[in-house]
Amino acid sequence: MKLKELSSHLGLSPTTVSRALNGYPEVNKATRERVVAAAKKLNYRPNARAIQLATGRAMAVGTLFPVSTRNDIVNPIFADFIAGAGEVYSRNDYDMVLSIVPDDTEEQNYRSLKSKGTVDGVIVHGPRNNDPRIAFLTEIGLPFVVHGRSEGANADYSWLDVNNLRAFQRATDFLLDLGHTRISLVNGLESLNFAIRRREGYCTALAMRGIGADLALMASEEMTEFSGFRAGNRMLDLSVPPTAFLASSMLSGMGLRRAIEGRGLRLGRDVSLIIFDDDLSYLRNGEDVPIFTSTRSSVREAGRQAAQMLLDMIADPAMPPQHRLLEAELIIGQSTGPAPAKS
Amino acid sequence: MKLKELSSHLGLSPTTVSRALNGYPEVNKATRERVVAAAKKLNYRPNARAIQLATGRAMAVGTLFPVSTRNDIVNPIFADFIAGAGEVYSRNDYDMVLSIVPDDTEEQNYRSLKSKGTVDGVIVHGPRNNDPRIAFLTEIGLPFVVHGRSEGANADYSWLDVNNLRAFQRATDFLLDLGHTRISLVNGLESLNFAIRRREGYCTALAMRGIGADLALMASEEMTEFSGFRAGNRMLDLSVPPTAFLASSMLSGMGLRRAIEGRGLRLGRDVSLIIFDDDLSYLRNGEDVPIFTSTRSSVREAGRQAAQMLLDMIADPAMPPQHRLLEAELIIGQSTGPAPAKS
DNA sequence: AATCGATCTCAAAACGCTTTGGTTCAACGC
DNA sequence: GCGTTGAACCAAAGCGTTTTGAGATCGATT
Repeated sequence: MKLKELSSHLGLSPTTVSRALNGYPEVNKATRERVVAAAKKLNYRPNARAIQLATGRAMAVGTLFPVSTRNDIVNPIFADFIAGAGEVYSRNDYDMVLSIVPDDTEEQNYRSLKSKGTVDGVIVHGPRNNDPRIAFLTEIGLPFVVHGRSEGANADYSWLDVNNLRAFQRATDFLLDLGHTRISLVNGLESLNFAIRRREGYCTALAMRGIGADLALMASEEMTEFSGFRAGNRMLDLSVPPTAFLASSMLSGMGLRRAIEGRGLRLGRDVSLIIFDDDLSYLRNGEDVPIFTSTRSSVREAGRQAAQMLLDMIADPAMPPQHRLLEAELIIGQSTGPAPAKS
Repeated sequence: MKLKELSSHLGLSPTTVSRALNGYPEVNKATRERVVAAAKKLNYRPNARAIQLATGRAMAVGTLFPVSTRNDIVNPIFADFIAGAGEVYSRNDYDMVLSIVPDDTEEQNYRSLKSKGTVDGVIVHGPRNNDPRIAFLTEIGLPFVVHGRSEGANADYSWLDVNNLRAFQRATDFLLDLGHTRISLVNGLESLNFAIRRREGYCTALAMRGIGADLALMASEEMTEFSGFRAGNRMLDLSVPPTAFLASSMLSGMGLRRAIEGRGLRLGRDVSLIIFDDDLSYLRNGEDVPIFTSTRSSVREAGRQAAQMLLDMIADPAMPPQHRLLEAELIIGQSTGPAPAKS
């Protein structure tokens, strides 16, 4: 069913039918109702390609998902972020175009996305400091929202981020308050901005109590269960092992738990652990009562908000860059307790 | 840079330039080279919308990702499947359009995807038996590949699946060979076809040794860490607890391990465990040496193959339905051992 | 009665490409 | 010398919409 068929069926011109369906004022109310009813009955749906060509809007938003060429790991928060963003897109009749690209060809891919007219805007994931994508997207004039932040960008840009610094500072403070002084940080890859900020929060909290950072207590790796396990074992093998851990994700936290319990130590009594919890739908931190003490911020909600920001920017390109900083909640679970008495 | 600009810049007609770029034979070699060089230099990229309108092909493939309206869980295998499929799509210059839709409005969404002309084909996830989507897509004539299978479909259709039955039968056999007789199955939701087949494999293996299935030893839930933990505790509380477990996913396996070790039992000695391992990139089963004994089949590879099947079908719509059954490997890890002697 | 606004409708151009059905020109065969 | 062929190119139609710029109708106003 195309517009022309529908209009001839109704004895009207395509123009009028189009206007009737798109809510233009200059069409008789009775006519409009007739048109709308017929469109519904005949299951008419305008061809998206034609609309896009005629209007110039793609009604689609892109997400370039970089897959590391080094280790081939897909970020596990991906699915939930997409799910959140997707909700918003569907509601606004936008499509989401996903491209999986090796992380070293991203620039080229953005360019082609723009000139092919596939999308009206994009969301940028996993920003590093001085991320070249930001300058590049600004230059080619493709609206974008960064999930995270990038230091060193000369121009302003839109971003949505979790207050990682504050979250880790609070978590560290919480452990310090419990009497822990040897606290280990099992961080994500510190080439990424979020991990840098987390370390800053951790170091700041320690410094404020006059505790120097001990490099032996800090790990920075891809956030998998296994890397958490490995880091945990390494730390616990130290001559003066930590009494508490900060883990950058649920998964590395689970690896840490395995390392800790594998030595017969009990979580929350012998060793404390706080994780950063993205509140992934398939990796919930317990049900009613949280297993891990955690700083929590839903990545799904982040997806929703980032998507909305992007749609707003597309709707009004003149809008100045928007920023949103989400705060993580500190949730007390069963994995923390007072520092064990010195033996 | 549009085609018309490029062609006038070259002193040629749009027709010739288009043909030159698209490899039609009726253009002089020298001219073609000149065109290609200019296109590259001027960074010409044809507008995808216009091509799509002119040719009728969308050069895009859709994935409707149903998010359960009940529990809002995003399937964790999602990201890896997409990553695999996306590789293939990019290589073939196809876009991947993702729609997150409540799982009860899927039909309507497929219809609109088709009539809007957004995509040339789709991949169907999470099929149930007698899945209405299969009949529906066949009816509207949108090429599709099912990831998984659906029993009770009257017509033939293309699918790609793991031999779940065989995998679980082998795993059960392996445990039986080790002397286990009380084996528990911690399965996924048995409304889905794959979970049904897994149970069949498990029951068949037991039956062949004359062991009846004990409903108390079978759980069927969403495959999360927590549900594994809960199921494990429930089973271990039985008056005659199982000595071995089969878990339908890495995550529920991790939950089981926690339940088992939480009681001071040792995995691989006191209790055996085999998991089904989708080989998720962020949830690897150990590094060099596998932690869990597992039946393994990479969902990323499944994504790659399903994508290729779909592209083949789009290229040749007359092609009969294709089927591919992937076998899972049985990998011996540290979580299995002989049944403990009766005490 | 003629003019004027409103109100409603429409024909045709535009979006940027592909494809159909040519045309032009040189080389070739007889 | 004339028709035929083939190579190389092109003008224009078409894809399915939106949008521009007018036209038609009709009651109200001069």
